Amino acid sequence: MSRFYITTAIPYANGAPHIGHAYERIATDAIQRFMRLDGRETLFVTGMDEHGLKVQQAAAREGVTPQAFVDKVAAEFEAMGEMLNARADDIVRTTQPRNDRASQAIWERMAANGDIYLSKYTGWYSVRDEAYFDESELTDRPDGTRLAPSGAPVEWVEEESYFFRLSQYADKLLAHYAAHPDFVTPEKYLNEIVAFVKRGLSDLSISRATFDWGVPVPGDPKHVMYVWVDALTNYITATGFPDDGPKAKFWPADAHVIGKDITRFHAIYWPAMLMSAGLPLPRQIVVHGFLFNRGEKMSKSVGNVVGPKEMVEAYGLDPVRYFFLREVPFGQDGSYSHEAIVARMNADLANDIGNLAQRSLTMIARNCGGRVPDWRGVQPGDDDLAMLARADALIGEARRHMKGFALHLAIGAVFEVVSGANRYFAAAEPWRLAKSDPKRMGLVLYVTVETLRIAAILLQPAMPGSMGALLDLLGVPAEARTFAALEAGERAGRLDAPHRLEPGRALPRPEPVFPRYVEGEAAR
RNA sequence: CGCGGGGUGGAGCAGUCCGGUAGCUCGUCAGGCUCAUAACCUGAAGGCCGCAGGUUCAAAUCCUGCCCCCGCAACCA
Repeated sequence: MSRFYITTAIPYANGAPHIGHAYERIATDAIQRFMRLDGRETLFVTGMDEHGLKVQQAAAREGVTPQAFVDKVAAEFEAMGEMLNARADDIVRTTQPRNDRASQAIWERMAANGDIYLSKYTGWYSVRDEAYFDESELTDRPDGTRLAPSGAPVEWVEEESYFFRLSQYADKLLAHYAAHPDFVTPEKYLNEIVAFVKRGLSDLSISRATFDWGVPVPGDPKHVMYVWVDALTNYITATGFPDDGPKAKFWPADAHVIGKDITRFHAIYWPAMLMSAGLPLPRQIVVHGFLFNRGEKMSKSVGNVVGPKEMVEAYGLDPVRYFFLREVPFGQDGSYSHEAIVARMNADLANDIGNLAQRSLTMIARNCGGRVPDWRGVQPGDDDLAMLARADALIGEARRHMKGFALHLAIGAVFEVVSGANRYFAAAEPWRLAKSDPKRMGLVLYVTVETLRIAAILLQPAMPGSMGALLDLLGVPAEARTFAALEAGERAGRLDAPHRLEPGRALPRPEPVFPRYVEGEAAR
């Protein structure tokens, strides 16, 4: 069985989870579910970036230890994962001993390769940005202090620091990008990275001696690793590195799902570190966009901050998952608003797929004794077979789209077939056939619910809960819900294709899967 | 000259790489149907594709210039 290892970026543990974190978790979860349903052995890992001066300071402000502070934030993120039905297989926290070991092992390998040296770093440092700035980037204030481009104050720092010879890796990185044009996707981010690397790379300061909330540098405990070293390492920690444990087979990762702001760390620093350590590189860096509220950045001052929890409470979990995955072209920035979410959930979920299920299942309950209709002995027409053929073709389309992580297109393709099924249903007029030709009515209903079965199986990654409920209504056994049950093979587009709903099977009483959202009423 | 994204019917978008009748969703209007979650189906109205030049038999699409909006300086995904 082929394996698939996917990660989210690890959130920095200095604040509560927000929509962006939720979006990344949902998208990663959906990709992972798709691969698992498609028969791959998946590992889905997230983590927490818990070291660094900002955490130390935030903890001090609240009068708690850094560990206590970070435990609280980690618990919030874990709760978010549960709430979103997007639980990861593992959560690597950079404060865990296993991550110390992995980080130190990587460090030692890099050092053994001659890529780490001790030197002195001097420059203007912004604590808030956790970054050094060039003189030219700073603005002077009348009182003599200086500000970073972010507006954060900077201070002159001179400290001993270990450096990583990143400069030695520019050519190797460029060669890797050239050999693996999909190493960073979408392409535009790869282009940015290539342009950046071509300008030349300077060595990277990778340790700090001015605070101690971090992973000790091997052989020089005065220093702790600069946050990104132990943070990026989390991805390989999850596979048991440096030990050859049961999960070691998952490295290299197939996909690191990240936000567009941290492409540089993942597409340059991380692969260079791995090259230096003699370890295989992840296959792909998958970059998603940012989410904006009505096109505006979320901002406390504008007052348009909506937390993941509030959103799920207002609309329900699966409508929220669906909205983000369908509405936002994966890889691009997206925008959300109450109106847009309601439009999606009503038009697509309630009216399109929900209502199709309701109208067909209700007819089956009333006219077919609540059993999957038996089509045997009825001659199907071209329209019936065409409907089935379209549905059978979906798995191929979905796989094609998912190769490029085009979640929105994969989902969109399913909904095109669903609306085609509504047209098919209306044209076939089974309610009229109930009186004139009950046998043909049964066939039309069968084709409809069979199309729904296929759609529901394919939509599970996006809406695991709701689609599970729909598959229950369709009488699909739990073991017949993977993509293997969509392989029609030679008999695609035919009634007697394998895995079809079993005629005569008793169905539960139909009930609506997706409620309409009506203004003024609480949606659940 | 910082970098990047974008300006297409009322709203949100696709199409732009590889020029050739301008498409989708929502909304609006009219009709149909009555199985269904006031849902579904059919049809219609509505756009000089930011502005100005250029190339071409032909430009939303290629070239040049200009105008406007928005991100990158966060709650960093």
